[in-house]
Amino acid sequence: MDDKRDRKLKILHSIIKDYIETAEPIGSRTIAKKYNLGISAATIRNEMSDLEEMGFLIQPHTSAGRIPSQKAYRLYVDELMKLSNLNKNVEKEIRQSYTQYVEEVDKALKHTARVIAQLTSYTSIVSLPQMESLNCKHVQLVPIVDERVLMVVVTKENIINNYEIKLTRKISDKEINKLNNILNHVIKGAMFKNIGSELTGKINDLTVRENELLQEVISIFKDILINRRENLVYSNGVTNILNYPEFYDIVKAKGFLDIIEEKNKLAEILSDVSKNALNIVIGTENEINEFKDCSLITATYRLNGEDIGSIGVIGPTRMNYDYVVSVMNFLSSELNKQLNDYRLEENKKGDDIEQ
Amino acid sequence: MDDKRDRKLKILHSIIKDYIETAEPIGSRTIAKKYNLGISAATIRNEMSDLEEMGFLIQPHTSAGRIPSQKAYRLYVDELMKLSNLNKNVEKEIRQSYTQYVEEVDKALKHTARVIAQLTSYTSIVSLPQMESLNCKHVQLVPIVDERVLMVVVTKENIINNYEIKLTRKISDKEINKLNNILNHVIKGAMFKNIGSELTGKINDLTVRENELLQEVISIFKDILINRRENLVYSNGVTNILNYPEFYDIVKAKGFLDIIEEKNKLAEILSDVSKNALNIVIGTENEINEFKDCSLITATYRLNGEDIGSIGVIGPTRMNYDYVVSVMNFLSSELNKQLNDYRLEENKKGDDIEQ
DNA sequence: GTTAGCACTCTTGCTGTTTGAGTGCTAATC
DNA sequence: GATTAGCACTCAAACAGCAAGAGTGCTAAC
Repeated sequence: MDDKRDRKLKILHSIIKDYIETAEPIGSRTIAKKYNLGISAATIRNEMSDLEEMGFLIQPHTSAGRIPSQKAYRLYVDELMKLSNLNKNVEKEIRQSYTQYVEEVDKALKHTARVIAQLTSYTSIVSLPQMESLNCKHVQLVPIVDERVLMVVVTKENIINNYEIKLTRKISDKEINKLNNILNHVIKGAMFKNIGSELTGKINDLTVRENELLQEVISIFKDILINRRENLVYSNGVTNILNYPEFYDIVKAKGFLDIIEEKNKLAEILSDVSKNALNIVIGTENEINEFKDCSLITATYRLNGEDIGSIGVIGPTRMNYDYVVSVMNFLSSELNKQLNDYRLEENKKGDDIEQ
Repeated sequence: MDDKRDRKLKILHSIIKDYIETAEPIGSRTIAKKYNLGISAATIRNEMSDLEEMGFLIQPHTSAGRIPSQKAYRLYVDELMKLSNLNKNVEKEIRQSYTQYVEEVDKALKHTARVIAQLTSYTSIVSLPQMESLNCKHVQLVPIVDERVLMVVVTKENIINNYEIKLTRKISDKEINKLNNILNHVIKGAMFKNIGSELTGKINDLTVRENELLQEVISIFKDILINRRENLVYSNGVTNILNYPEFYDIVKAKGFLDIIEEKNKLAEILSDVSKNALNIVIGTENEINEFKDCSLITATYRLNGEDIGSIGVIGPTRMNYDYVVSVMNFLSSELNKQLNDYRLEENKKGDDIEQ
């Protein structure tokens, strides 16, 4: 009985592989000729008929061959596909390319987006770490003019962000210094999302004026975490999708491109999806309508043992799953290794000094 | 004799207007019916034949109507088109919308890009001010970790930029302070591109170590001006182009989109083109091959009486020139007014304080 | 100089036909 | 009983032929 299932799967496997490559419906005779399965076209025909009944194949019209259904792709990624390693030289090259970006997390991520798009010829998206779940290491306010101040924020992971902010009134250098001291004294090591509560009630010796300023800075902090989520996602290879026949239709292409432009939406998608180390969302499993002919493969990346963002790739449902998954596996592990190794060393250095 | 030329121009004008609207070749009968020129189709036919001979019209094939040539568009923008004001309410709305962005030049520009794309339904591009031709008001180095430093640069126009840089070795707070003092003492008011020469030979009382650091900062300064030109151009409405039939061809669309992604190339185009307050480049007048079916309309913007960047819009050659030029005129003058008025006031404030 | 009229051209859309890839069913074979 | 060869059938895609229609250029009349 298992033999039977086995043969069906073999045929299905062949059809999926062929369709991924050619994007054309495939018929029994072609399979028989192209893939030496040791059975005749007629037999394959019968099996294909079964597979269609079972929901794995779709016939666009009677006289065409068949194409894999979404269910088939699901089965394929869950059970059939065989992952392989990348070319050793490519791996080595990528590994080396990271060295020049590893110091700055955002650059490393941008680079990752570029590499994904280049390797896969699909569209890559990468979410930046969400500040709120990171720990603050250092804050510095830099006066610009009048009430305008640049707030430099460094996380424990040495991610540097800076925000131009505007207070309600002018602030003196002395006040800035005091604020900087207070902030760094109390905030150090706190998670960004807790900064408000960490500060409340702990500061006593402030003038009214100083307290006002502090409150203002705190509220700006919150505002930044909640509202200023712009540029939270990098993408690369956006127009790659136009190379695939399923997007020759200009309306579909525009729909796709427009969503990719909407970084906020992408951020949402990525955070929804990134539960597992590696996640595959096929076709209509995507909540976004414009992605219903696409598949999304994501992987998370970590800093200090915690998942803080995702890298992903979007291509047509007829995607080269084995290869893409291999790529994503390699890249996410490489990214994690590079980021964490570098930061471990940095922290060690830091500890040495503090002692 | 002028009468004759006049009639030809009237006919040409009608054809251009019609084609801009419909994107369809237009025939003599249609013109006679649609535009009351008081002459018969046959006469128009003869005139059209002349116009074609003169290079203003093109006939895709014998049985089709005619379409305007690039030469015709050139004539149109140079002599025929009539500019009009925007709707007063729209103008007012736009004017008000600037108030929330005017403090930060880059936000104001991003906003401008958005408004252009929205008003015109074409693709907008906007170049950021080139630092090298601006004057430095303030530099501040902020220590991050070890040899990593954030360099905050404020221009006379209150444009704030910041760059993460990496020195060859660790720098102490004391050294940073000294550097900050030196830099601000000597650099103040200098043009960025002259900063190197301004500093040379003027500083004497430095230790070897301090001098090394200073040299390093200067060379980084140069590097930033020359090499770190990323993000020098904002674009908006990128996919708008897909709404126009001339870009239904996926290959052309991809070509266009890819160029828009290449911000460096766009920066080059904009700086090549922005000689005049308002510039119109039609079709193959564009140097870029991918833009040969496009027209580019740019305007410069100023700060302190000097042109420091451009705003532009790209659409199909069959572009609604009168409207787009009106929009660009209004927006560039509005942008200039807002930026400069705000900064004048700011500077006045600054002067008051310095006295 | 202008225009009506007409023959001519060429695209577009429609229709029917052919071709071929592919199927499902049946009967013969292993 | 499973497999396969054979055959009739289906249907999209490609092609040819045809009519319609938009547009032209030319000529002759106004």
